[in-house]
Formats: sequence, structure tokens, C-alpha cells
Amino acid sequence: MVDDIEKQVATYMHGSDFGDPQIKEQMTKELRQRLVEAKAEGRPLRVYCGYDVTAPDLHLGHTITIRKLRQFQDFGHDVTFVIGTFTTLIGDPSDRDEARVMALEERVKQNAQSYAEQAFKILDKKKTHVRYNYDWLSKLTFTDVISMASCFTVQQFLVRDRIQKRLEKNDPIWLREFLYPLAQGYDAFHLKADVQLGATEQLFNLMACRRLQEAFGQKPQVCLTFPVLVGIDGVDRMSKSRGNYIGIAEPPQTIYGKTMSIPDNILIQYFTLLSDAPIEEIKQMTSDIDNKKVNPMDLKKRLAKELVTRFYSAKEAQEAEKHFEKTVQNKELPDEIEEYELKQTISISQLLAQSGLAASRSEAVRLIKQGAVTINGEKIADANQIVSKGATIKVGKRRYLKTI
RNA sequence: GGAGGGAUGCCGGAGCGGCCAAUCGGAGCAGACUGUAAAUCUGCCGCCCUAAGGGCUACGCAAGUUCGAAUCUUGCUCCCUCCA
Repeated sequence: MVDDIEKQVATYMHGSDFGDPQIKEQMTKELRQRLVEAKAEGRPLRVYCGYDVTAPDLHLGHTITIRKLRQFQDFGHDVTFVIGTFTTLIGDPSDRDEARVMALEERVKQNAQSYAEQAFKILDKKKTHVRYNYDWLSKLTFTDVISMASCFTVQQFLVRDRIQKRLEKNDPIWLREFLYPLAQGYDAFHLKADVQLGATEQLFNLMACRRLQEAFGQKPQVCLTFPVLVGIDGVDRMSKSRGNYIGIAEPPQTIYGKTMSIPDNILIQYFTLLSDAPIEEIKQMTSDIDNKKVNPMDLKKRLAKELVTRFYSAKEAQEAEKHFEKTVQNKELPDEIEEYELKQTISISQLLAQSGLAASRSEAVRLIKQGAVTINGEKIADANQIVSKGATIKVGKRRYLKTI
């Protein structure tokens, strides 16, 4: 019994990062205690994580906490996947003009739907509650908001590093940003959460939730935070808007290829946060890379395959790998090439623009000048060259088209 | 209410009468190289034209001054900071 709890604590804490060893110690302690209590009461823990819906797709960054939720689920706990249909609306203050706000509400509704579906690539659908926080947050009254606001001082918000920096730079800080933690806190209260997961940068918000829960007579939740995943550019956090993401609903070949394109220096981080590989093995990899015993490319292939397997299947992972080896490593043509019907005589530059292989005619001409375009393997130099039917056109490293 | 600052290409951010399709950085794309769509180096990076060259549209919006404006003037719209 106790062994089981220790095992759970170790599992849940693995990969966590609070940016402060004391908090980690405290949370570990509380988590253990909460597990014991719940067991005594014969109930599962209520665990949740909230996700704002700014983009239509979940990406690998989201999967860190989703996978963690799954772990709780596997031990029999009660998992809620909260979709921030309300919090998204107050979250990002950069989008402030009215028309866009209205559009945002529409978008949020649509995105929420695809979030839920995609999350089930990882979570057990039958055991997961999906909740939308608009359902309860939109019903709060101004009185409710005031009473929540009474739990905090402005100073508590001002000490935050990001706020400080903006104060120094004279950048705007929106009042609604201060309201955000209240909304999140009410989520925790409403769900009677035992445990909430989030990214490291969310620690302040998660802690604010605790304060609210206590003020409203609940036992404060245990907070578990995990590192923010860096994007495939190796610099900024992974996000759809930055374009440095790997979406979990993207095609197998894309997931595989994008994984191969991550810089070597973030490979270990990706393994740690995204892979099922045991810690000892990851340590071994690190030293193998340092000693040049292993080619990072091979490790990347392994990771890419693992990810595609997770979101699709082993078979599709195998196929994605083959495709990569064929087209990228051996520079051969892929098995399937999109076809384009020639309706009239056109030049290669026109074809590229029309088919979308190039964004415009000007870009097509540029690509040709740069030697990026081949027809049937022959590099071409004349942008006005006429294209005949049955030609295989290649642009850059991985854009193909076959004329029919 | 008062004072000040600002609106430039995908993003950040120069330019402050002609040499500006607009410095520079990032992103993106391409080529070379390679161990991969890593790294590194180099180049490209508004649109259109049968492209040497030419045309069009662009620096918040609208008028104006000028041979000539992203750059000056006026009005408008929007945004930010500070003080009250």
C-alpha cells in the first residue's frame, strides 16, 4: 500500500520543475499526504490541467502535461481536461481590437472541439472528463469577482518578474492580466481540485488557485509544474504562432521530419520531456553524444519514431521513417507525388505559382535563379521553359509535383 | 483633465525631402557542405510583365506643399507612458 503510493509519487514528480527546490519538496510532501488521505477515504484524486485555446491544434508542448494526466489516469485517478474557453478570452491582451475579440469567441469554440479530440490521442476517452470553463466562469457576478479579488494584494502581482520587467520598460500591463489568476483559481475551486498541473511559468497562477481555494474553505490543491518545451527552432517556446511547433495531429511524415529538424543541442531535453525512455538511458545518451559514440541523427530517428508511434501507430512510424530516408537521406523521389493537371501550355514559373509550389510568380523566378528547381532531375535555368505532361518537378528539398 | 511618445514590410526595429521596394536583426526560403529537414557558410527575401529592362502597389487614414515625400504641413483614427 505505502509502496504503491511511493511509486505514484515518483512517477508524478518525474520531470517536474518548480524553479525552486523548496517548493518541490513541499509539493512532494503534500502530494504524498493527499494520496494517503484519498486512499483512506476510498476515493481517487481529482486531477486537472487547463489549456487555453488560441490555436486549433495541440502540439508537443501540451503533451507534457497531458501525458502526466494520463499517468494519473493509469493509477485510477479522476482526470479532468479543462478547456479554457473563458480564460482564453482574457488571456492574451495583445489581441485587443473589438472585431478580433468577436472573431476570437468563434475561434475558441471551434478550437475547443479539436482540442478535446486530439487530447484523446493520449488520454483514455472513457475515463476523462472534458470541461469548458466558460460554463461556470461566465456565470460569475461582479460580486464574486470582488470577493476573489479580496484575496490578493497588488504587491503580490507586482513582484512577478515579468511584470517588473514591463514596469521598467514602461510597457503596458493590463488589468485583465491580473484577473486571469482569479479565473483560473475559480476553476480549481469549482472542480474541487486535489492536484493541478501546469507549465513552470504557471506556478504563480497555480499558487493563486491555492489561496482562493483556502479562502473559500477548500483544502488547497497540490501544484505540479513542468518545464516549458522549447520549439523546433531551439530558441523560443513551442507555439503555433511562432511556427516552431510539432502538432500532434500533423501527418506522420511531418511529425517525423520536423523532429529530425530539431537542433542537436535540444535533443536530450526532448527525450527527457517527451519520451518514454528511462532516465538511465537518457543519461547514457548524453554521455554517448559527448564522447561521439553515437550519431545524434540516430537518436533523433528513434525519438521521431517514438512520437509518430504514439500519435499514430508503429506501422505508420515505420513508413514515415522510410519516407524520410528515401527523400531526404538518399534524395530519391517519394512514393507518392501530388499530381497537377496541365490545361494549357504554361511555363515552369507560371506552373510553380499556379500550383502553389511557389507563393508568386516572382518567387518562382527567384527559386529558378537559385537553382532550386528541377524537371525530371534536370536543373533548369530558364523561367520561361515550357512544361510538358508527365514531368516530375522538384522545388527545393521537399516539394514535388507531377504534371498530367 | 494635463504633459509627452508612437503608428514602417511576417516580427522586432532603423530611416526623418531625392542615392528608399526601404539599413540592420530574427523568422522564412534557396544553394553549398554534411551526420539529418542539425550545425556552419553564402545568397534570396512586395507584386506583375516573354524580365537586358520596364511597370504597379507599399511606410496608420485623408488632403496639401514640392520637379520629387516613409521623410515637411494640416486634419482624422488608433495606441502607449507619465502626472492628476
